[in-house]
Amino acid sequence: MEYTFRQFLEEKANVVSDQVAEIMELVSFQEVKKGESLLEAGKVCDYIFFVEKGLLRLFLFNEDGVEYTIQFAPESWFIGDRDSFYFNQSSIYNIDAIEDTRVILLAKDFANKASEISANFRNYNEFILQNHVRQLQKRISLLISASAEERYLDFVKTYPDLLLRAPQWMIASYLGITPQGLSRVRRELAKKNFKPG
Amino acid sequence: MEYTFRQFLEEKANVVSDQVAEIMELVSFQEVKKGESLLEAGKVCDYIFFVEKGLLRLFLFNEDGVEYTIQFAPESWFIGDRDSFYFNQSSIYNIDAIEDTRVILLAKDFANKASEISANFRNYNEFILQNHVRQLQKRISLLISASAEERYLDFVKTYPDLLLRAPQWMIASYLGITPQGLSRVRRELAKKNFKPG
DNA sequence: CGCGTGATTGAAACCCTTCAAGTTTAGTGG
DNA sequence: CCACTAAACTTGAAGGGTTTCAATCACGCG
Repeated sequence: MEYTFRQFLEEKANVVSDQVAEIMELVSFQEVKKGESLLEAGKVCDYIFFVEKGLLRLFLFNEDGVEYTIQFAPESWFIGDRDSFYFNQSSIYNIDAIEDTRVILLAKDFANKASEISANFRNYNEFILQNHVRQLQKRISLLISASAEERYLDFVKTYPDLLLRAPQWMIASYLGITPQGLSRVRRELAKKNFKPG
Repeated sequence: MEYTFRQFLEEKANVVSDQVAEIMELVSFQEVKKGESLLEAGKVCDYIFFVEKGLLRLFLFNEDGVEYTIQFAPESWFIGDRDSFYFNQSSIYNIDAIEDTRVILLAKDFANKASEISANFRNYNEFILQNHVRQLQKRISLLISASAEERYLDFVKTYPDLLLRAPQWMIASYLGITPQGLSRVRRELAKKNFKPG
């Protein structure tokens, strides 16, 4: 339930010890309480966030004030509005903390600097991007091809931990259905003897 | 209506002349006729394809044999199943030619080799990935928040050229609606005096 | 010309939403 | 620790957007 950025560099990205220290010099960290915000629509996203502990959520409001969840980010995940970050535009998204959360802040020049320090970091960073694309494509496939129930079942299988940590109405907004819709989907599944987790 | 990989390297990626020549040595090209296939589900995606001329389409079949279009790739676009390509797994996708198409083939080690040859290429390649993520996120936002009509209007605005080059049923499968559904959306828009293009 | 594919249209069915109410849960202050 | 309140979840009924099924029309191509 906790995964430090240092661990990430060592274990996942395979950065050697000296370089880990060097890269750690580039970053800062921040704590946010549950319900607090790391990014608000209209502002520029100055950082990509790495979640060491806690849970974040990227979402937007439509013109009617309805929220749509684009991404959840539990421990060891990156989150941020790349659109705003990369092009210095004001963001259309919000990032909120669903739990008390500790994040590492990665500024604009971080990826380049860290990539120069460690080739392994560079490779792993690119791998993460590739992986992100995979995940987004899969989600699109589901959204254009699967029913609400199928999408929920996939969510349960893919993110079983989030099921317990995120309120149901947020999960509904991630799946592209209403909270009532999700409630009904769950009732139907319960009838069919489906047990989550 | 044509954009060579060489132009891409020179004009977009800003690779200097000598290095362009070096990078061009790494690639091969292929022609596919309309209706022919560059990737079939079950096989491994050995290349990322750059479209010099023509139009490709990445799609999959569900268990009922219905097609779902994940991506179109006209001139100067990259297309491929990164999932299969990167992890050497058999692909769930197909890639077909909607028009007679000439593509550049980029093999597994291409990105690394080209990145070593040219730092500008490396940067631009990463930029493309970032951009791809942006585009996918926007599509997800639309799929979970917008009606069929809104999604179609966005498609018209974003890809006006594809409207004329891809058959309507493919566009429908990209938007996550049925061909009949799209036909009705267009009729309603026509009533409201909407003119595409 | 005739065949096949794509586009359109109508009617019925269905999935999911919306609106409105009720129930449960979680958080807060006394 | 209980009482109170707000938020989250559930449920029912009605409605809307889209699909499904089936038939028809339009068109390009052998």
